[in-house]
Amino acid sequence: MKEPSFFDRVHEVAKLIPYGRVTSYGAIAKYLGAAGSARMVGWAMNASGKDPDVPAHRVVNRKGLLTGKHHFAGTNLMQQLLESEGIRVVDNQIQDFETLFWDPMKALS
DNA sequence: TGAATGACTTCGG
DNA sequence: CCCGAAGCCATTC
Repeated sequence: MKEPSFFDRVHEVAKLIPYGRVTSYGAIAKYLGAAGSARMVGWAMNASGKDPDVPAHRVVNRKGLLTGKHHFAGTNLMQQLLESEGIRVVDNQIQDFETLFWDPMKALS
């Protein structure tokens, strides 16, 4: 135990994502001051699997593509969760991603 | 300690 | 915008 910091930070930001909105790994990483560590955000998300409070399904890559859906329990679980929030997802890609995009930098600034 | 990994991002073509 | 390759940095073995 003891894994500090990064994961907790990402978890907090993920929890701050509003309903029906999504964001990218890079945006979170940048907000944490770890810009460039976008992969670590994904890694943190993997650890967030222990924290159901962390809506990892709201976190996608910069293209709005559900890259991490394979890491979810079900094959289409991630998409279902997004659609459940009113987000349109087609072929693992979020529609109107620009509109639904939630930038923690601007939102939390 | 060093090498490998990864739910990404950016650059060049 | 699509494709391929390199870079990034923290975690794990």
